[in-house]
Amino acid sequence: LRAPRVTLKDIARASGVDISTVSRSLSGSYGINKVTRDRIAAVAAQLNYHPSRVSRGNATERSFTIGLIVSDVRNPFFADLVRGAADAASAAGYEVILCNSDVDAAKKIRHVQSLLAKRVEGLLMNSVIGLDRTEQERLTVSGPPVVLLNRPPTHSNFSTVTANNEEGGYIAGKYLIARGHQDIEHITGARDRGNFRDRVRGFTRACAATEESRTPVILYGDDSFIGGYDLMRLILARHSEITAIFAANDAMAFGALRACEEAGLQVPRDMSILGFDNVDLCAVVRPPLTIIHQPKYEMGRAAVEMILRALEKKAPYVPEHRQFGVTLVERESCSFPNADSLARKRVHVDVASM
Amino acid sequence: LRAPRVTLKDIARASGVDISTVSRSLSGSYGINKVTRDRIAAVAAQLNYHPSRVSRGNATERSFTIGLIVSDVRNPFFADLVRGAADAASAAGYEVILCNSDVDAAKKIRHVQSLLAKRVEGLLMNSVIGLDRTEQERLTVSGPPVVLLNRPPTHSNFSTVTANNEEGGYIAGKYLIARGHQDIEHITGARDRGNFRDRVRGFTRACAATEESRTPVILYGDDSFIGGYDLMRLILARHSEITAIFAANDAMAFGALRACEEAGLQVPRDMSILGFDNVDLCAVVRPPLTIIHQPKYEMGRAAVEMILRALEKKAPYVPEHRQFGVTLVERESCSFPNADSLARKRVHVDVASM
DNA sequence: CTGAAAGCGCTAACAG
DNA sequence: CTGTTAGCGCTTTCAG
Repeated sequence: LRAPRVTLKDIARASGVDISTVSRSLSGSYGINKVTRDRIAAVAAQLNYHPSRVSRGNATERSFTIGLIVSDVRNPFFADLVRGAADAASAAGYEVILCNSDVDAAKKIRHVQSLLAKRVEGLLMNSVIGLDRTEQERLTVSGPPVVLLNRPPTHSNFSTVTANNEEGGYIAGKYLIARGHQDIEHITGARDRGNFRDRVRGFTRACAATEESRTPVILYGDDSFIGGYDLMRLILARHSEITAIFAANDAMAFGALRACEEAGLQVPRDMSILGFDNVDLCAVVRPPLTIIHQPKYEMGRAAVEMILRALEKKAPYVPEHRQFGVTLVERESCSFPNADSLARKRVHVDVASM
Repeated sequence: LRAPRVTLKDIARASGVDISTVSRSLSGSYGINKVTRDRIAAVAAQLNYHPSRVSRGNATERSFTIGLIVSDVRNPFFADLVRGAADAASAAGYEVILCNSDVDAAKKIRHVQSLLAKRVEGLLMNSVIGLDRTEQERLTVSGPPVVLLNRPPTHSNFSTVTANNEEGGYIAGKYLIARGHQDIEHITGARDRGNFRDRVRGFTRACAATEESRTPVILYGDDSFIGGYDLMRLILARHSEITAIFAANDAMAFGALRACEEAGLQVPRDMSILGFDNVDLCAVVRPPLTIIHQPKYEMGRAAVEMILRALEKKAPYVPEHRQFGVTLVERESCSFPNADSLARKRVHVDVASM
């Protein structure tokens, strides 16, 4: 906005060739005499020429940018994902436009429209919920490749990248059962969120596979620190025999941890807590949380790589579905149930104030 | 890439008016007959027209995007900042392109160039270190407004947004001294980082202002969890009279906390720890950390608002400097020094293995 | 290998 | 109010 921009025309004039020659030469599309190419390069450098990707984009229909909509970067889970996506993009000469939609459908719609208007070459978002039929239609028909993050591959027109949530739930259940826990509860978020549902399913399967075949208890609440906290307080007040908690995400696990602490219970001696996701915090908190880890960074990477790959082949876009394995990361928040703890808990429940 | 894009031309043809009329009508620049405007709108809607911001940008030299370079979004400090920036941008019809530079000068340079090529209308970055004279020149001469985050206002050609680090250090020192601590050490990061330097300065001033006028001890290390951890171990081994630690950022505070724990010291009973920044983690960790809070989100917001304001006025860009106040957030990691603890510490130091 | 010319999709100054 | 015309900066046939 300060000094006049130097354009192809300027450097064409300055080096006495046609503007198209300069264009070809600089973008190296095809054969240019070495001497004129050098001259052009020299002039360009000396004039401090920097091509406009927007003009180029206008002519070529390519923007070299990818749209990324998450609910909130401040959520460490998404921060990891975003970083993975940004790195993959960057490595391929792309950049990402980052949007935060919270859980606001209107915001999400606005962002999708802005991103399409900016002609992003791909779109990553963690769900397509909130977009009505028309808009989904528009996305699939005239839009760029779309990858849904952390959503089960139901929307057959979009690609998906997910963790194997079902297996995660299963591993969690198995692990706790193997340590001798017989009374485990699973605290989780909204019933209609696919990834939560899958974790529930896996957990249930694990419980069903055990000899005693007890029907697992699932408690639904808010998928946040406070949600985990509240649910844990509820549990402490009601089911004094519970010895282990499987939390559907880390935030809930932290909340549960806090509730136990406040009730005077020691984790893991008096209560085992198993988390899901594995944000950095898990290792800093006391006790370090044992969790089911999902590779967030890699998932972000994979998502943009899927887009990039789709862009390569000019063949009609065919949705792809990639699922990442999850792993158990054992730290210090789970142990074997013990009788003393049960007694202690009973006392506390009597005392506990809701 | 699938269906042919519908352009102004299409809707002009379909509604029997000139393309320029359509343009005006749709972008509402000025007077259009209501009936034709409605007809155009109808046709546009029916054809599912969506204007290309890149073509528009090519014609108008506006991109409605702002570049944002941080070292790593996964750092919760930056995540907050980014969110603030994104929100402010979004509210004004802009989006942000997010880049991560780590501490790699080459990466940063590449990102700056890409962003300029994409004609961002403003640039936020947390330092201009690594850019050589020429590039800084280019930025100020032909580039968009630049705001430096968390850097003291030295580079007179760029705007800055900072927290009042000096005051933060001062408050920290005062607070600890007021609680009766006489032997406080400040653990901090690289000596040449302006914000750290300011915190040191403030802390030193607070110490100087006290009656006993003891010369404050500053320990330099890596500004990370492990850095804080190592420094704390050093302190525990050397200065057994220390009763309080002022850490230059939260990560270091967490590290110090961990080191104390491992040495069998209880915080705050045996050691007070005061942090800086206030990431969410501070409230989750045990004990909850008392810290000097800087308004990260608001700083991000302010930075893009400065850019937006600069964009409004076509007057030559004059750098602006905005400083945010910091506040003490009292939680549970600081208390009064006590004699018993000192005795306990002495024992531990003898035992401590480095 | 290079120039001329047309085009990308949209805006903007200028007549009428 | 609307059409004509000329751009924006870069790419891309197509001749030569």
